[in-house]
Order: sequence, then structure tokens, then C-alpha cells
Amino acid sequence: MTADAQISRIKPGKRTEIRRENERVILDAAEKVFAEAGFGGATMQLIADMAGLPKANLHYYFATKEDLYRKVVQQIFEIWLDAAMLFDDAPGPVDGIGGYIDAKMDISRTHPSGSKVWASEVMHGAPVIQDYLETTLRDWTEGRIAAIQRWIDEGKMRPVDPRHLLYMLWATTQHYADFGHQIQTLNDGQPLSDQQWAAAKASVKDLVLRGIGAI
Amino acid sequence: MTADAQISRIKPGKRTEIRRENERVILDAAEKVFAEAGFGGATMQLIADMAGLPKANLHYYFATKEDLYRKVVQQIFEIWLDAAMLFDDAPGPVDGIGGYIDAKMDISRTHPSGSKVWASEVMHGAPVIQDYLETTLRDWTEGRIAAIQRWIDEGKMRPVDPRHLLYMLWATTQHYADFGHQIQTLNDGQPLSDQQWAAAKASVKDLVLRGIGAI
DNA sequence: TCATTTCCTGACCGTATGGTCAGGTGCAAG
DNA sequence: CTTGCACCTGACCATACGGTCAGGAAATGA
Repeated sequence: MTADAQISRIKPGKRTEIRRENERVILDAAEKVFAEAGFGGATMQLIADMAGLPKANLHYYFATKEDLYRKVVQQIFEIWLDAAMLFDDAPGPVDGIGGYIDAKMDISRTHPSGSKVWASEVMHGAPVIQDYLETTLRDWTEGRIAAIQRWIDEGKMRPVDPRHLLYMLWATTQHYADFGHQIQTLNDGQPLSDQQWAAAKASVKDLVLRGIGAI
Repeated sequence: MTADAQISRIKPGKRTEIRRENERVILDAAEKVFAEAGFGGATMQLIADMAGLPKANLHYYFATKEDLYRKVVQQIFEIWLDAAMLFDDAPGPVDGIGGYIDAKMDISRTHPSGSKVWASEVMHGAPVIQDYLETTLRDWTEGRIAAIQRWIDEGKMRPVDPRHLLYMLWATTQHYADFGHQIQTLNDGQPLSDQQWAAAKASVKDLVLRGIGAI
């Protein structure tokens, strides 16, 4: 590797700027379209229109529709994992589980499309991210189960099945993204306001933390 | 209307028998295919193959793909509503909510495809069943909220937000169908056994009923 | 038996989709 | 200025899909 190559990599020129920006625009558009129409219902033309680019340009950055979809799902998976950090350093379930609920509820509000794409992917048998489920997600889950079991052993919460508790956390928090349209319809067609979101978070935390006897 | 017409309607011949049976076969196949591939990913050919019928025969019974899909979704909606009966006659939250959880968990096990089609439909903005959401589901929800509020007023459970409690019930029970593949993967690739299903039901009921202070 | 209705289906059609490609445009290094 | 490379795109192609239809098979009632 030459000094020139290093310099050109350190200083990103207009070229790499364009690539980065266009990939971001396309991925954002794709996430929305995949969430709204599903993989089969989404078309490259729809994504191109939403991204404001010609269809052929999409194929310049992403070889196939599957390739683009795979990138979208991977992007979501990383957001999930980042939120999971909250669990780690907490001294007990109130901070750990409570903080995790807060983080996941925030993601459901800020990244509803991502959550829907993930849900759709899993519902269809996880054809793209099966390996992630079997490695990263499984490892993460086992670690969290151990943490919860530790809290139980320390008497910080009731002896509940950690696995089903995790499922409840996932289900409840993601429901506000995946079924957001249903919730909005039952809210007189209006999206939840800031206050309503706060109330939702408080309700979920209250119900769960009471359920596990942490408060 | 003539007497003949009445008689022929009372006594179903082989004709109506054939129609009923074929419609059932097609609807069952369609439910599976729609659940596995989504509306856009499902093809009439796939449904026909799974039903063991020529594609043209599907169009004899169901005019369009949308028509077939609509019937599938309506079929699921009726199952949901039937399960909701459990709520009505219960004297308190332990029977009412506990029974509702039992019923919905059973449906998640016996009708996973239906649950997935419903979830997919809602995630995509409920293009087909929006009117159901705004009428039947809204009315049912308001009625259940009133029932829960009554239990709260009678001191049979803690004062929780009934609406978010309902969302938690839906989310948690349907999660076992919609995310069944993920749960199976985290269960060493094996479907939940009878005992594991019983444990799941017990965990959900325990967590929820403790959370609302009913036990 | 005959007439009528329902049921069935192979072959076909128009369209929309994912993907390709040749030929551009414009930036940047030498 | 020249060269090279990344970027861009209108036009095109093969395929697969939803849906149609003509014509036949089977059931039913008179």
C-alpha cells in the first residue's frame, strides 16, 4: 500500500461522498417500500421513485433486489443489537429491563419501517438472516437469560422463565411499531402524541416490572 | 321463490358439496401461501399447486387474487372475534383475561398462518380490512376497555391503562405465532413441545396477571 | 334419454417486473 | 489538455404473473 493510497483513503473526495450519500438514500427508500409493500410487493421502480433516482442507478449500487433487501435487514439488525447494550451494565432488573424497554420503545417510534421489515423477514421464515438468528441472536439471548437468572438468584425479582420474559419484551415493544397502523386507527386515526408515547412506555414498564416483582 | 328452490337449498347435493370442499381447500392453501410469501410474493400458481388444483380452477371459485386474499383475512378475523367471547361472561380479570390469554395462545398454535396474514395485512396499512378496524374492532376494544375499567373500579386489579393492557395481550400472544420461526430457532430448531407450550401459556398468564395485580 | 347447469382446464394474452447494456457525462490525476 | 475511471441512464429484453376463454366433462332434473 502506497502513501498516495492512504492519503486518498483518509481524505474522502467527492467520489466517495456521492457513493455514500446515494447508498444511504437508496437504503432509506428501500426500507420504507419493503415495510409498506413487503419484499414481493416492493418494486425497484417504486424504490427508485422514492429515492428520486432512475431505476438503472439502483442496479449500479446494488446488484439485485435481494442484495438491496439483505442490506436493509442487516442495517436493522445492527440497530437492534445496539439497543441491547442497555441490558449489560445494569445492576438490577429495574435499570436493566426498564432501560431496555425504553430503548426498544424509542426504536419502535423512530424506526417503525425497520421493525416491520424485520418482522416480515422472520414471519417468512428468515430466508435472509437465518444465520444471524442461529449465531448472534442466539448468543445474545443466552447471555441475557443468564443475566436475568442471576437477578432471580440474587432475589431482585420473582423467579419467572427468563426466555418467555424476553419474548414478552420483544413482542410488546415491537408491537407499537409493527401494529402501529392498528393502534393509530384505534386512536381515532391519529398517531400517538408525545404524551401518549410516554404513557405507553410507562404502562409497558409498569406492567412488566410489576409482573416480575421488581417493583 | 319456489318450493323447488327451497328444497334444493335444504338438501345439499353433490354440487354444493364439491363447491364447499374446493373453496375450503383453496382457502386453506391460500392462507399458508399468503403467510409464507406475503400477498405480493404469493402467486396463484403456488396456491393452486398447494391446493392440488389447476390454476384456472381457482379463478372459477375466486374471481381475483385480491378476492381470495380478502376471504382469507375475513376468515381469520372471525376466529379472532370468536376467541374474544371469553372476555364477556367472566366475573373478574383472573377468569376474563386469563381465559382470553389461553384462547389466544391456543389460536397462535393452531392457526399460525392466519395470525401471520393478519399481521402482514395490518403492517401494510390494512388496505383490505381498514373498515373492520374502524367498526368491529374499535367497538370490541371499547367494550373490553369498559369491562377492564369496571374490574379496576371494583378493586379486582390495579389501576392500569386498559388500552395498553389490551395491546400487551395481543402482542404477547400473537408473538408466538408471528415470530414462531424465531422462537423455534432459539429452541434448537425444534417446534415447542406440548410441555413448552404449556409453560409459555403459564408464563404469559403469570406475568400479566401479576402485572395487573390480579393475583 | 335429453336438456341444462355446474364444474373443470389447457392454452393463451397483455402487462409489469427484475435485470442488462451500450453509450454517455463529468471529475480528477498526470 | 489528455487520459482514465467512477458515475449515470434511456432503451431494451426475457420472464413470470394475473387473468381470460373456448370447449369439454360431469352431474342433475324432467
